[in-house]
Amino acid sequence: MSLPHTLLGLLKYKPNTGYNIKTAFASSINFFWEVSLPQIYRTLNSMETRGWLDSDIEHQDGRPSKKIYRITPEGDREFAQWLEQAPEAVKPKDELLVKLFFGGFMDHQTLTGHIKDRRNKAEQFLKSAGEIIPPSVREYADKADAGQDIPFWLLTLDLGRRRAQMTIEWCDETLRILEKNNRKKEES
Amino acid sequence: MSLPHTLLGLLKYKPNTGYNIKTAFASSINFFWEVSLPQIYRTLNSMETRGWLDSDIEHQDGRPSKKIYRITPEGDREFAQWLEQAPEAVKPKDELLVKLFFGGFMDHQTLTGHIKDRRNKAEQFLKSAGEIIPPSVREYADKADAGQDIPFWLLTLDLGRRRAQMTIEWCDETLRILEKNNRKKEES
DNA sequence: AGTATATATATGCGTATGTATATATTAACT
DNA sequence: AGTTAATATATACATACGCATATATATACT
Repeated sequence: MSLPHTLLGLLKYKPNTGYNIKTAFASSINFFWEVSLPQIYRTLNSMETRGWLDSDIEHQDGRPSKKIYRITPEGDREFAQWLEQAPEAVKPKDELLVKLFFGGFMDHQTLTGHIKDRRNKAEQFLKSAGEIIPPSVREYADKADAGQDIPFWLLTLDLGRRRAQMTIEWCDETLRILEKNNRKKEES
Repeated sequence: MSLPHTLLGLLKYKPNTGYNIKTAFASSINFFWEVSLPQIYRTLNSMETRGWLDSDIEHQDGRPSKKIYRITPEGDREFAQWLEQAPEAVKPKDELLVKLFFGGFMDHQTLTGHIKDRRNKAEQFLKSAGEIIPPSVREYADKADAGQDIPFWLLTLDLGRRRAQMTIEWCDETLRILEKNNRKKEES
């Protein structure tokens, strides 16, 4: 459970609304942590109950009122303490791997189709990681007055890039082996 | 949601008990999908309610009775249909990346400590992937009469190996950059 | 002799999360 | 003129999942 702490981190840069935080996610953390808007609202709400956040309502003409959350001293302490703790291990849950595991029950075309899809997604990510993400990260950093943290953000992006590259290589090698095994099977 | 389908796949090899399926996980799918024992029991139960499984009780002297689940024709159809569907995208949720993202709020030692831990885990996995996993996979394949599926299982293992290798390289490069930036900061 | 581990199934409780839906207005597009 | 997207918050419902606990016995370890 670290969504609350992720939100604490973003609110440390500046007070913000749930809606705005969602757009902040979209241009940064979203690449390694997907969150929906209702989830953000619910979490902010429970964080306020726990005393980690305060909020002010800002009325607007025509638009719905904004609820601007601010981190409290308790929230600040909680965040600092969380950063110290050893991060939870990643729990990989990869449906493609399960299907490949049961590849013996599938026909060749369907299985290789799934793997080609994965390869395409990785390639698309590589493109956006090179062209789209870094500018949008810089844009968000400006908005949040967090320019000094860009180096850290680019390091997280670098892992995404390496992961995508690795995925492409694994897909190619896997497809090669599956084709080879399939030819053998058809011959016999 | 694909745990039910994963269980269907394992039960296609042969009827089995929840307890035994857990040990089957431990020597194969567990490397890319962690599941607890209560979760398996609960899922098997709901699958039986849905008509995907049947079960027989086998009484034993001294030991608790075994509940042996068997896949039904409905379960079989469900599994075949699931294999055809495009696999869900992986939703990465990596706490280390969040902490690195907020690296500006941490001291250098703590952050690099977290990254070194990640590197150690990847190295341990590489060792077990080379020495321990393949034999245990083969052992399970024998037990499940699934020798012909070993090639697929080794392909999933190969992704784990590549991921670990990539992780090590990223950790090394990240540590290098963090050290460099830290030296600059201390000089100024 | 006492403790831990393996075998075997299961419930309870709390949290996390996905999807759908409700509400309200403005701007932009077709 | 009508539809969609963007701005802004929130609830309802269902599923998934982690962790603790209950029960019962045999074996292995210290």
